[in-house]
Amino acid sequence: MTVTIRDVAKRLRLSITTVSRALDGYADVAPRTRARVTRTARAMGYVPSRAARQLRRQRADAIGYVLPASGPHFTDPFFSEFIAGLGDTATAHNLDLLISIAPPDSAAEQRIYARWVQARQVDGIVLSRMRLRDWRVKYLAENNFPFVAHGHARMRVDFPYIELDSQTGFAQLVRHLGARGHRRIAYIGAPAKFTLQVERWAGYRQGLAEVGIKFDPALVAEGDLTRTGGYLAAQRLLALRQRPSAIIGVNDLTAIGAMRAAREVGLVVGRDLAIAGYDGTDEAEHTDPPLTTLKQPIYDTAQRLVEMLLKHVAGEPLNESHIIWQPALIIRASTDFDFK
Amino acid sequence: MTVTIRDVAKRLRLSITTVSRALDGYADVAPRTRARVTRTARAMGYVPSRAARQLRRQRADAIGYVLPASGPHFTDPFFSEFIAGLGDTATAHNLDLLISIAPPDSAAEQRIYARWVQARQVDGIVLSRMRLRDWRVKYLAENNFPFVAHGHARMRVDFPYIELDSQTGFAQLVRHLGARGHRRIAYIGAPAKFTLQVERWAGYRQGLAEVGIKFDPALVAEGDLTRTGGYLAAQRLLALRQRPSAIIGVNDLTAIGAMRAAREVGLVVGRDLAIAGYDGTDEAEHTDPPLTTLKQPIYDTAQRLVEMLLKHVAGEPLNESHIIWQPALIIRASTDFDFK
DNA sequence: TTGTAGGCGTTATCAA
DNA sequence: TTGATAACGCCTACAA
Repeated sequence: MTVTIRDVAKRLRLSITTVSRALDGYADVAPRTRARVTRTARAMGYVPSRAARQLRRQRADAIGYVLPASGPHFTDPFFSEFIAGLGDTATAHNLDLLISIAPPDSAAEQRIYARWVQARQVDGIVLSRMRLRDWRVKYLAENNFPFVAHGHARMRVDFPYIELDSQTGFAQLVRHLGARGHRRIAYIGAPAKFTLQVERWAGYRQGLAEVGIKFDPALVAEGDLTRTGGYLAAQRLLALRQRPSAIIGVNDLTAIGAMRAAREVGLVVGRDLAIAGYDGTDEAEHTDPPLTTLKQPIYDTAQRLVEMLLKHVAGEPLNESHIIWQPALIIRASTDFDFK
Repeated sequence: MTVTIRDVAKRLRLSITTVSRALDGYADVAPRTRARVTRTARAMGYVPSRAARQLRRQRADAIGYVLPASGPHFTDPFFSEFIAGLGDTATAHNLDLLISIAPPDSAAEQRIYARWVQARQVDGIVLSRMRLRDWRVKYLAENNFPFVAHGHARMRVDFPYIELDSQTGFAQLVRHLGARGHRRIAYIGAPAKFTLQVERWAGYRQGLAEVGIKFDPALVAEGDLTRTGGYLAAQRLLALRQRPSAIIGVNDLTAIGAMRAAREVGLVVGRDLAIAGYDGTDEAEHTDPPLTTLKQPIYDTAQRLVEMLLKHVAGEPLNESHIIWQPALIIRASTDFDFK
């Protein structure tokens, strides 16, 4: 069947040990021997069994990531790009990437993490879409299991993360809208348990304060980070007697859903109504009109997270364990006009 | 550290063997014993080591899927949904899903498959975005490695797949456009090595013939299945002296890019120009105007593929190994108007 | 510089 | 009904 190290050794009339060491680059192997081993192993198509190696070395050479699916039609481009970053980086380090899917805070989610941790199936885990009080953080920390996160949690546990300063970003966005003449700026958020919601919301409030707009609770709606969620929430906002002249979506998908709602009631986005989002994925560039957004470096974040995780797993110190990046405000036609 | 079967056995003063069999549901275990074992194992948080089990059983309990990334900004919603389907189904069967990323026909792609096959890291592989002559099919078949595919290849090798009858679908779409008065119907395709291109192209040609439109090579452009590819290709088409009144994109992203190009030259999609795509992801529902598309059941396809793969791995016969589904033509505002 | 041997945690075979 | 034992394929002290 498949060729094992034993087959290679037999063919060369060497011991398994020597073959193993030759391939792993140990110094105490005669150059000639090493050459023979390398050549033969390749010729025979030998690849070490991952399972055997894992068992022996007690590590998996794999990292895990659980996608926060919100249903069967899960098409957030944020995550495509995030996974691309994780996958590329994992492959570059000769690691496997294990992916599972589970709705946030579901029983399925718990089972997945438990399995990965207990069965030692992965060496470390990447978390995203953090919650303020995140059971995953507690669980992994208690089990002493290496993990890194995209965003932080509000807990006593310290862990490495990369986060975007969304608060500053959203405040900047509100200032931009204020400068363009908007006074009724609405906000479509996400469930309050998510860290991203709390921070972006804070940015929204901060921005309002900075431009001297009184906060109006009627202009706030909650979505679920999907296009449809944004669509439904925007429908309500646009049905108000005093409707907003600008809508900020907590992410691009929410904003894209809102754009659709606006069109359906006959409003021209970029003239009658301003709409902006957050994430800066490709999709936001191709909407009509192109969507103003706060762009975050998704791919780079994923890449960097994997690298941090690897160091963490190896027990090496991280020179930076709390990285904070600024999102870039990209002003496009959806808000690039003066209101009134 | 982590609790092994040995710990459980010791605690219960039983042999490892008995514990193992009790947990695996063998019949020759006293009910009382099994109860004790189950309870204690759970209480101690015992989870079998995946690596040890793999080594012993000689299977990985994992399946693999390589994402055909086309760069760092990889955000095709098709694949989000596809992965969601794979992941959910894998989890439901207590399987791991291994994901890697590589551009089609790259050296990286070859390395990934070689590693998975040789190191027996996965029990089977799901292929997608098939090519007419697909080295993966050849390689996996030669190595007797189980795989299933989304779409087929034009090769002598027989393998299980699910495919969409895109040809019929696209022909239907062209007829729809013809019925609405279009005579200059353009097509933005993908590189010819992909099976999907050849089939959708054939559907386009078939449709033209059916409605009696003479094929005009000037109305054909090639994209790369991304929004930007569609955008650039459409720019060229729309710059023609005799520009098309309708554009068909080989997939939704291509069509979405084309919509943007149309807007930039001042054309109103859904009035001056018809545009349609293929895939039927959420994104196409929220464009302006909503995009006519051929919807394929992405999630269900992924789910079914995993189930087929499992049977295949287990050596069970598949009652259907070549499944062909029809995409559904969803007519939306982007084409739902009479031209001229 | 090379080889011997033990064990990583399971499961399967065989015996008791 | 239970237990002792031998692998699965690899790595690594330690011995030669």
